Amino acid sequence: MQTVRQTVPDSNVPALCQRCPARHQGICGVLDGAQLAQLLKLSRRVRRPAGEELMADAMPISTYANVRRGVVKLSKILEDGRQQVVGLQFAPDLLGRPFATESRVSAAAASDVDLCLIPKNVLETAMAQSARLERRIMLQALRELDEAREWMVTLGRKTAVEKVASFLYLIATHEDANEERADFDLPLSRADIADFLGLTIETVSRQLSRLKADGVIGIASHRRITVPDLARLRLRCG
Amino acid sequence: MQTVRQTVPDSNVPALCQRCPARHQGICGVLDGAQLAQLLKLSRRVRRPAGEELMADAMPISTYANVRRGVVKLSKILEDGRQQVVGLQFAPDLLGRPFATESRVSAAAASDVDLCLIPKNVLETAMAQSARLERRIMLQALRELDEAREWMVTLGRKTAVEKVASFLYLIATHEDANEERADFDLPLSRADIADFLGLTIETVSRQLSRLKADGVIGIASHRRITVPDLARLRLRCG
DNA sequence: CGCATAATTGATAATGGTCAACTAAGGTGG
DNA sequence: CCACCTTAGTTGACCATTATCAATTATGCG
Repeated sequence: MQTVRQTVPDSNVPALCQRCPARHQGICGVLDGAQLAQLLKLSRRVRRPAGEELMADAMPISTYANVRRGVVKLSKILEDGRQQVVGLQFAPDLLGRPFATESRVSAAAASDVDLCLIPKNVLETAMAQSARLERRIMLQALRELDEAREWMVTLGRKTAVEKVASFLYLIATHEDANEERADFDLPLSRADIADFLGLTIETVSRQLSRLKADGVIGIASHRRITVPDLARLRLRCG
Repeated sequence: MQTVRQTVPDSNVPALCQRCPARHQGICGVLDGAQLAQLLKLSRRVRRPAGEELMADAMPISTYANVRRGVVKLSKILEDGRQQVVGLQFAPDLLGRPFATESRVSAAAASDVDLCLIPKNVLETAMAQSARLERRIMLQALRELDEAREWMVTLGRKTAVEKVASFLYLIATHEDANEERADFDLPLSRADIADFLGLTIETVSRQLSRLKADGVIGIASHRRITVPDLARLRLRCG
């Protein structure tokens, strides 16, 4: 028996894809060189600055977008302006709504982001041809469902400090591979964090100060956070 | 051109399925008589009383269950016992986690329920053979994701009255087909409603009393609710 | 009919929100 | 390169909403 490769060989893989951080994960991880080359030709790489709206609620969707770098926030607003962030997408997540003609959320760049825009019909054709791809996209939707439900617990049952600790833990484990300690830039402003946690910016700020006073985190600058002991932060998540 | 039928003809459909309220919806709606007969033979109809645990968190899953009647609540608990209901399943929803070996939530009968238990491998074989079925199951997962996100807005950004009104509106539109008025039994106890809304039972009770005092709802008995004007209830949802 | 449980109501406390003043930080032009 | 200016974030004082604790009242079942 031959050694089994982890992923499809890179021989025919386009150079751009080889350098892409999302290459071996997400939807690209299940495609071979020829399929990637095909998709690459029909898609478009773009950079969007933090804050830019990517997809409006209730707007027709004509493209999917693969997140290559940065963080995208998905949010919903009530008529009177109250806003709730309902999800965060990191590389290599796929942005867009399979089998729907319109979005039920609005998407905006939380940090500066690099995207790979794939026209709706192109990706859907690829899905029809590759069961692995369709399966992968379905698995992402199921993972997003798990994450949404996990977050419902945070929103419904946790205190303000626990909410902030949970958010920091989420980002720390996403941005920094280290198991014990972490040191990272927050991809969201205080206002976005507040909208994600169902709090006000003042409360977010106070709880960050509290965690800092307790020695659970360090705040190097407004955006820069250090976590000397992830297990201790974990304990504050409720 | 011939008249197009809404669903597959009933000629070969098993009698039990013909009488099933979920017959033309959910996963059964995409199966023909032969497929239904096959699934029927390999599945088992059971009745479970309100309160009974159906599936524990982090337990291996060996069966799916189609909800035929009643309401199932999906919930998560924190170590210290705080609980959050993260989803409600009505007929003809499918209960279970596609492509996962263990559940991330626990499921319990909120009201008395009738279920159709389908062994995991049986349904997964059927999915592999019917793209329509796989598609249908994926669509349900996407709908559940939408519902979860919708509820995140309620949990994170709505006031106590708005939460209670939103819950009543959800149930009213599910249990009663009427467009203007509704009259229904609550499938959940006050404790379950509180766990769904991220409130205490006392607050739920107070807000129900408030809505009653405002004439938005009538409370015939603890479980029986009347809504003279759904549009007015809708206004209270924030 | 009585009992056990579920729900309501009231009094009080705590958590987080609001409004306002102040401070840090990052970007631009002199 | 630094000073200024704008914006984002922090902190404080006070208030509102919801939680907590306790007592009372329905309701549905045996």
